[in-house]
Amino acid sequence: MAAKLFPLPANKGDRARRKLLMAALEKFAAKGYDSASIREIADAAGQNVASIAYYFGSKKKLYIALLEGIGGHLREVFAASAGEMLARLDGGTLESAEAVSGLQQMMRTMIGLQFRGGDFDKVRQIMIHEQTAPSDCYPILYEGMLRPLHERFTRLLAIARGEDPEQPEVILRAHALFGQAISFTWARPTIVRRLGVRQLDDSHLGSITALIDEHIDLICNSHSVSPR
Amino acid sequence: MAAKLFPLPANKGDRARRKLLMAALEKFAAKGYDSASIREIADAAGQNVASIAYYFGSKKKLYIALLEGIGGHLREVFAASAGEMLARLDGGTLESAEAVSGLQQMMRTMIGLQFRGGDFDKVRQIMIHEQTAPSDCYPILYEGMLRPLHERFTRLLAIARGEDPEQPEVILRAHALFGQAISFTWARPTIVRRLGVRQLDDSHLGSITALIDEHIDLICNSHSVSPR
DNA sequence: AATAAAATCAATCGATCGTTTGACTTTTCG
DNA sequence: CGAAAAGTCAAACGATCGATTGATTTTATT
Repeated sequence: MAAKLFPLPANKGDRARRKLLMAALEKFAAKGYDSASIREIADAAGQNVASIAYYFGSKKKLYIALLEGIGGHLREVFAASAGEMLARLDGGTLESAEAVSGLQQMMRTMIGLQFRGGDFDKVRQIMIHEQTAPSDCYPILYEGMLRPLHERFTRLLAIARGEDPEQPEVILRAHALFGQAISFTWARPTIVRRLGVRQLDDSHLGSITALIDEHIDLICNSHSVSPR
Repeated sequence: MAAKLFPLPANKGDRARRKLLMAALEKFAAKGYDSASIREIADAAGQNVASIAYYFGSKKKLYIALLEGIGGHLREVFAASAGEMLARLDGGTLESAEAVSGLQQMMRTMIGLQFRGGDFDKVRQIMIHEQTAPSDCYPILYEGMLRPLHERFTRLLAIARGEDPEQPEVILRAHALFGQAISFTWARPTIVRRLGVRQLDDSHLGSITALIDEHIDLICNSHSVSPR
């Protein structure tokens, strides 16, 4: 289930390819595409500078290969976490109450991703870089990852509130709800300082999950009822 | 009220300083600190490369001067938009119902900032860059701008829900609510594509404001009441 | 073992980076 | 007016960038 970001290959050349991809993930995440040099990437991979041109053709093509690997990997994670629910959603056999818990499930998966360590730290950084300063490679992430997720979330929200998933208002609301979860990643320096901690831990994860669940519940189950 | 980001100076030297700051705002926003070169900044300002060292000492110090100017300017904007409410909040004479509309007011100000064109586009980009890939200059923005705003918002939320503004759960909830508004800036490429539009317009602003108002209302007025 | 293919490497290319220098022009002020 | 101060500018510095070359070593195949 928990597949590696890039599987361990047998041949020697593919092993060097993988080492370069992992080093590129680390360096691009830490400093962004422009500021990460192919020399430090090659050094971190234990390879020569020329190996990048040899295996990928150019720095840009190495980056593209990395983005495609990330997209495929994250799709797998979501399929493993909420696969059968999303399948029923795509099949059209999902009722309102199920949609609400589906929204909460997707939110929990997203929040959980933000608390995974290791390579996920770097994957998040890369995605943030591409969101906030999109390169011409952004469509790779959008089409391969962001759009499928966003559309599904919007459809769940539409079912939960009895609305039309094509309406701009519904899409905007879905985006705002998403923003709640993502804010703990993209503005992590700020929330960490505000809490006065060194880093977020499992107790924070629990609090965030609980409050997001509560928000989803209120927004889906109490709307169009005059607030008392 | 609507003060310029950097006031127009009289002397010749200060005018060159301002031209450099405005050009730096544009270039740092567009490409980030590392990728923006002092040559293109000087060119855009109609100045020589050496003028940056002459007026600011170095590229880094130019950036610091820019961040300080941004922080001061945004504080003015918020003071002009919600000054008396925030003053009453700081004075401690704010009741629950007022706190709810205060939250909505702050949210509307933040959302509105995201729809202002001109230099605000660039200010947002700079702040996003510093949030997602903090440089050693990040504390300038945090202490001078983010923390005062975040603390006030948290205190409003605590009053509105009858909670303790020091509790981590309250700080985390305030952050999540903030995230709803900011998501339209930091993930703008995604929401624009999802809507299938070229850019967000006033009708989107209206929809976003309405739905955020609704969320604030639900979260502050319907909580701890068993959902129907 | 011999040959071809794949992989690795040091060295180098032209371009651009931030910074510095020193001469030059403009402004300021007694 | 004339000297000092402030501002401007082209040129050059060493460093680093992405990319390329051509030789060398390692692996795979017959």
